[in-house]
Amino acid sequence: MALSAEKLTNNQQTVLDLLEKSKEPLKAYAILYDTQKKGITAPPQVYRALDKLIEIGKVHKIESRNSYIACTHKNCNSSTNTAFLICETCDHVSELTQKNLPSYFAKQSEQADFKYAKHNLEIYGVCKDCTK
Amino acid sequence: MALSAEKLTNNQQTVLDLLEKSKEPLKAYAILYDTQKKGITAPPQVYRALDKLIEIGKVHKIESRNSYIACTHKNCNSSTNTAFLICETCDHVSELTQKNLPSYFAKQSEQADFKYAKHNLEIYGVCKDCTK
DNA sequence: TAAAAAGTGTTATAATATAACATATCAAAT
DNA sequence: ATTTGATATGTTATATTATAACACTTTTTA
Repeated sequence: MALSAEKLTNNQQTVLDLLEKSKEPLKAYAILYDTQKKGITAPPQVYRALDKLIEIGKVHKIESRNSYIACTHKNCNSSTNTAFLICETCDHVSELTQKNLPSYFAKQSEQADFKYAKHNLEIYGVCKDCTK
Repeated sequence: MALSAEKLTNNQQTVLDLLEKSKEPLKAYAILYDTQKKGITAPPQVYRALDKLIEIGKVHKIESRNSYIACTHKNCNSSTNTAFLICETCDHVSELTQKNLPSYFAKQSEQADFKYAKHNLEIYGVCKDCTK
């Protein structure tokens, strides 16, 4: 079965639903707080669900913020290539959709005798709304 | 006074010395442990030194590993553009020296109506030594 | 040399994440 | 249909990473 079609468990679906309806990345303990009513009562339940969702590419972690965001790409099943635009003014985060980043980075890596496998890119700046 | 020429305090120098002689990135509490003899006895002392060193570009944080590494560039005085090659086999980390990454990312960002300011790139793969 | 800015030492605590374990559920393959 | 192996669950406890707060000291600069 393809990863992207994988059936989610209750906890996984609960966490994914919350992230998908959120306008912004959420922190693990915010997710915990917001899912108490759905039966998620302890940190491991959140982290396990996140681990699985990240593994199948439905969720990404913003490393520099310790926060988690639902993937905006259709049928994304990759957890290996991530690139974000993070607004320093309003904290909005969007995914940078750039098909050729992996090959670009692979080329750069090769020049340093390094075999590229995956990447995480976090770009900071000012988003469209905040430049107005 | 230029940032890169800034005079460091005792604690800052102690932490920088340790990182510079380390072959690998260090975690904050490892730094704390290794600098006890030098009078650093509590976490805030480490984090303050790191904050300053990061600010002046002498040290970078590997976000996805919560670890810190001395900058390998001569007279680096920037904390705004970082790119690392992280070996998944041996955990060795090296900085990717690529002058044109900022302009490349600025261009990519522009296409998403995003005003680029700085970036952090973490590439995972296999280093030269580990491919042998 | 006074004032402002930056750093220090210290205690306490916040925020983020995982270990461990007994039990439960699910998938698949005989 | 039933065993089996893999995966998930609920729970308690704890590990790891990082900051708040405060009184005091040192350094810089006007």
